[in-house]
Amino acid sequence: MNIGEIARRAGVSRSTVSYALSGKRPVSDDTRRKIQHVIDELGYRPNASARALANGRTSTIGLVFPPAGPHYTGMQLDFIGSVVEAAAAHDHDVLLSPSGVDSDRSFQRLLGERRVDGAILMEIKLADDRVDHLAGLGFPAVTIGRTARPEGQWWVALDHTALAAACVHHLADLGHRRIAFVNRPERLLRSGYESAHRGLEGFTKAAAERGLTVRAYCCGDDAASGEACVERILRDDPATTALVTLNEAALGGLYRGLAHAGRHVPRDFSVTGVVAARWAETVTPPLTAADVPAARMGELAVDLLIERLTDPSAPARHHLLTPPISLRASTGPA
Amino acid sequence: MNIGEIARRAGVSRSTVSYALSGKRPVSDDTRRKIQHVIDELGYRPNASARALANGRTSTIGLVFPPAGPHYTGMQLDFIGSVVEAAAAHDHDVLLSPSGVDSDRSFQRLLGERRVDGAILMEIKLADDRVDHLAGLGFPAVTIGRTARPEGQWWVALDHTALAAACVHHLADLGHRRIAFVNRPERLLRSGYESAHRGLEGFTKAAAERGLTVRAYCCGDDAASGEACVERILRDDPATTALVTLNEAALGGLYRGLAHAGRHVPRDFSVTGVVAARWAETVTPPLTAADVPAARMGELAVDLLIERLTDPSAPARHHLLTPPISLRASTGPA
DNA sequence: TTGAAAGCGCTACCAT
DNA sequence: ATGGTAGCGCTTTCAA
Repeated sequence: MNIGEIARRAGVSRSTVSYALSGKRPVSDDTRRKIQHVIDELGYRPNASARALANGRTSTIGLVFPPAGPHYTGMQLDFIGSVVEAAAAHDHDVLLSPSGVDSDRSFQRLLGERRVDGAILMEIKLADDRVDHLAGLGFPAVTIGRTARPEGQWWVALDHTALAAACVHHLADLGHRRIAFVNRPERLLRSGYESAHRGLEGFTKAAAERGLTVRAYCCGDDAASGEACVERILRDDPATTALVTLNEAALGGLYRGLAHAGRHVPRDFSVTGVVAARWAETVTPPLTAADVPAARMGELAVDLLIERLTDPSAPARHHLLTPPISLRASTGPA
Repeated sequence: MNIGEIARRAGVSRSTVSYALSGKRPVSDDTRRKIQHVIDELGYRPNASARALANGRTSTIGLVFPPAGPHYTGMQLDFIGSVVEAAAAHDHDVLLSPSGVDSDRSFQRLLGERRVDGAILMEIKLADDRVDHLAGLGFPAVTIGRTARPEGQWWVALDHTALAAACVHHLADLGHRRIAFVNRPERLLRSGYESAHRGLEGFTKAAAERGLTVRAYCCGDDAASGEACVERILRDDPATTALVTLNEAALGGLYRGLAHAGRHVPRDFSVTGVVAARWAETVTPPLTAADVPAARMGELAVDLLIERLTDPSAPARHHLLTPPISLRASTGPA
């Protein structure tokens, strides 16, 4: 069944049906009713491909979320969920692409074949070839995270530098002098992963300001790595009394490592970092942390993209978020 | 730039370019080379909408994943990730739909507007109107999970009945006589959510066989609810020595509740259940559990769907999985 | 207020 | 081995 069939049954032309549907031209009440009646009766819905071909818009946005490693993190799940829901609120669908670099087939399909009107990119690197590629094309994109030079781009990001620094100050205020930093895996840091870099930078700078003794570690995105990382930390400097982490997936392992080493949190050892609230609350004691507002960020990203799609000449906008540290129970006096 | 442009520059007809691309008709090596050269030079990619309109296939599959509540669970993330990757391996894209019922706008768009060739449904209920709707339409779909009467349908599912029973037998073998069952939220159980029902059923039957004293609880999908649930369990029957859970998101809270009550796992209390391996390993001590092979299931679902799309007359197939219990460290003698 | 018809870019049938 | 062309189902301009 197609628009011609509807037109025939309603005794009008195809264009009239089209206009009745889009409202882009006045249609008499009588005609509209007749058409609507036929449509309801037959359960007609216009074919998306035909529509996209004719008017050049797919009403679909691409969500590019490369695997950060063997698995995905909980934060990514929150982003995906919120993006999909926010897009649905704007009557847009979301096409997923697991592309990590701009040469990925899936990435090429998305753009080259015009499957989407715009894209949201996750897992941004300071130097990101996907972002450069899209910017070069003038393709509407919004990133969750920002590159080294985000000027003139559309993005929503966390101020990882400030967040990591806030964690350091929180611990320093409590009297901690020897602190470790547990970063994401080395592979990510080396490939220029934004949060890993800016987080480390903020940590290092703040620690220097406060005159603290610090060590930074990379840690795999899983519990076993977290446990191993704590062992290393305590071996390298048994006098360490606190750690700051960005590594949500390793959190459970970090706690386990501390327990095995006989360090009670928060009595003997404080733990804090940048983690989504729902994960911070699954550990015991609950983690004092800067809560990543993942759901809100996904929503903001969609809103920005829709704005950009609606008005292609709109000037670039962005949101830099700095959520406060939520005091829970994992930090205490040194 | 379009196929006509390529044809013109290569000095051939549009159909020849089309056939050179699809390989559905022999093209002389010489012609093919000329065409390929122009394509490479211009970076041409055929427009997906036009192609879909002409041949009736979108090369896109829909993934319907309703939020199980305010948030998504980690298992869902694993499903999504593996589905997207498996689909990419078949050169298919994945369109996400957050629909819980067949009247959702997003669900209607997916099907009615023919945005996808087929669909994979998650979060199945024993009586699922989305599944019935699709079956009625003869629309190619594969479910992750199975309805009350899955005969003649395409699906991949866990044998929750057997899995919950295995947990009970494991505990009974260790000498536990008073066991609690921690299910998903009541809302899900009441709406006929498959795993909640079949899991409860398997638990109940096995407990009866072994003559155990049991109580079943519903529990919200978050740590706070898990903690509260344990309190209730120990209040209702302080002699309880073990629990079985399907609730991955509450796991951390369950552990915390036990710790607060002064019960040491596994010395004073055993915990087991059905949980994806990576979550089972984040708690301390690591959870002895039937590991949900989420990644494998997503892959199987895509393979089934592609098979069904390739050969519409293929007879319905399915995979019922019963992963073994992985012995970790959360269970011990009563 | 409505209709006719020319595309949108590609596929596949019918020719040659 | 290749070309011509009629659709696929919709939108939108041009006319009335």
